[in-house]
Amino acid sequence: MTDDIVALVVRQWQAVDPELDTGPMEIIGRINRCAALLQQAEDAPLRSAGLTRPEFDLLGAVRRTARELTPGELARETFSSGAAVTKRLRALQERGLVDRRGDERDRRVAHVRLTDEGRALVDRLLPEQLAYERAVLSGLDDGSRDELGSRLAELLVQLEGRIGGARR
Amino acid sequence: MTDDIVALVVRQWQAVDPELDTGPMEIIGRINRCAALLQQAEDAPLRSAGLTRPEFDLLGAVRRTARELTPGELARETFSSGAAVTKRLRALQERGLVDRRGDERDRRVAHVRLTDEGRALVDRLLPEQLAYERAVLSGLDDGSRDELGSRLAELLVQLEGRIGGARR
DNA sequence: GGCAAATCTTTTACAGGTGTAATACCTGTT
DNA sequence: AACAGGTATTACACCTGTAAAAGATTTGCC
Repeated sequence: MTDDIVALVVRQWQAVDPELDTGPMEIIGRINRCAALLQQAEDAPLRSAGLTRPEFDLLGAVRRTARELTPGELARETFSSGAAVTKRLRALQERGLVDRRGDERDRRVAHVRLTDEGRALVDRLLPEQLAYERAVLSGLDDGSRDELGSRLAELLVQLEGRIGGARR
Repeated sequence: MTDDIVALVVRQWQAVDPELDTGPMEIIGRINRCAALLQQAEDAPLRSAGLTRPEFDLLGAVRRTARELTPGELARETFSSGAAVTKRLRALQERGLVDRRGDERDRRVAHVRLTDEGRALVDRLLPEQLAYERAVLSGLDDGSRDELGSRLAELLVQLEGRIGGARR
């Protein structure tokens, strides 16, 4: 059983100050490292399609939702600012992947939907992306994967309640 | 037992296409969401000290390491580009928190160390930061925390081998 | 009913951070 | 002495968030 980076980092801190309660690092440090490593790896299939991950997240959010979404909903769904969503939408619209339609009742809001081309792109890319992710996770056996998923869900529920505030 | 966001997202995808193997999302999606939520929350104590998280990570890496580090090592340690490290070092040096010293044997490399002020700042901030993180994690009982930490370590070892390539 | 204030949604302006690629410099090798 | 490889920095383009602005709707009050 070999140590991961975080275990090493924790030992370094303990050497600096044995009084330090490094417990949270074992969770939060590892989540951050995993996310950083995954982000580097996981974007490979996307780049070949000329998309960034935030762009793909946006397209995916529209694809998996039954009704059309507004820019504000997309911002909340993808954890980004409204301004970032506006810029991404313009870029995606110029590429013919999404379409904006104004609401006729309330002329402040817009509704975003995928073009046929946009939907086709997502439907082609997502299985590819999932296969890639499955390969990355193949080092864990089924039991570990399930256990990890469950514990992460538990944490995520806590974080959403504590931090995320209002959803939906 | 309430569902987390990812469980909802997975159900949405299943409704779009029941053939889709959404397994990887249960892990990777959750890690990304947790990381995003944590990043929003976790930086509060840092901002009050006028530091960003990447800056704090850099200071922490220097603090916890016995010997001095070079900019290149810091880039690898903090998952950022060399250019970003150069800029951060200049900003931190202007604030009197770090010090650069050239190697006398090999004049390409520089060695970075903390000033007394920099070390004092890290030593004051880190316990604060850890207390904050402990509060964020307080919703999980000890058993879940340990289990989650272990599983994340297992995953991280896999990812380091598979993606990270050369460490140390 | 009608007008103004408050609120909401989206977009624009601007400042700041990051990465890629080019540059400058150094070392060791042939 | 030239060259290949390595290290740090600079130049530049891009993306992001905060804050301000523009446009539209609802609310409150007379």
